[in-house]
Amino acid sequence: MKSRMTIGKLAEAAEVGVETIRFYQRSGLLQEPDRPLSGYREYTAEDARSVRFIKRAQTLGFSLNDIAGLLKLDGPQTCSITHDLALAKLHLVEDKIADLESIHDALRQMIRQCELKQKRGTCPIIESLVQG
Amino acid sequence: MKSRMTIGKLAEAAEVGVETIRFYQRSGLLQEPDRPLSGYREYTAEDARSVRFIKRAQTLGFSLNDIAGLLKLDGPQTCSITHDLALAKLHLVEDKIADLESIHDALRQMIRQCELKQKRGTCPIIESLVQG
DNA sequence: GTACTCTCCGTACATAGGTACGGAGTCAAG
DNA sequence: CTTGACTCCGTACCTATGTACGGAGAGTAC
Repeated sequence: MKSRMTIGKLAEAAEVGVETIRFYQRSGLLQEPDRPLSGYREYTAEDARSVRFIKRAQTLGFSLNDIAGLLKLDGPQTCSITHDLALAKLHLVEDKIADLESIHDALRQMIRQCELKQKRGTCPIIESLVQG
Repeated sequence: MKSRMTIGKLAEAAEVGVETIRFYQRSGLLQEPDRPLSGYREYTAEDARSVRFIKRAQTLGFSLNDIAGLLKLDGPQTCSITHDLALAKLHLVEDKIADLESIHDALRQMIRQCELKQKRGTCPIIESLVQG
């Protein structure tokens, strides 16, 4: 019961555009599927799983390049490789959160100043950006 | 005591590349400065302040487009405009932090599973990405 | 068999924010 | 005066991740 499908169906199943599938294919993220009659690509449920894998890994901050690496993994070392990669991503995410939090604080402070000082003259936000 | 400088000095003072200054100029972020003798641009300390303004606003998440808007502001409404823009950025930053935190949790959980289950077989990270 | 949809392909375009190139002119030091 | 560093300009290129286009062929519904 291999449900085979055309590129449009796969795209729909994985909630991406047809062009995205073709793009992943060009980029080597997806195997070129069989092309039986007519030259139309014929995908399997496995391909749909691959595309979902890609999209899910993307939401976790993995680039397509990272993902290409993950997809090639196989064998006993897989786990330690993915573990390290995930850990590296974790650190990136933590750094990014810290950055955003300091941005957040700076913005909130600027906004507060702006709200307090409802006086004439220069805007405190502009001021603080100029002098920062 | 207007310390005038060439593009190279300005770039150095603002810690950006020469090409970046030219790029900002092309993009309308920076006024075209005087070009006295020889056609060499002659910048002032004011220009250096502008470039620092741009870089600082960038670190707070403003795009060059936003910044172009900020730089054109002048007059009594300035403060309310910048206030609203900063508030909008604040919300974007908050959303982004929330996203990253859920990514963070997902990654940490995957990593933990990977560390616990030091058994043979498929890697739990790969597994969870496939099925996620 | 006609109409409509889908797929094929290669290529160009999009975003944001720069970076790089190459040949020519200019400036400052010695 | 020569040498080396700096600047000029327009244009092309870069990363990452897709999107869009357009003409031709294939599949499908009625």
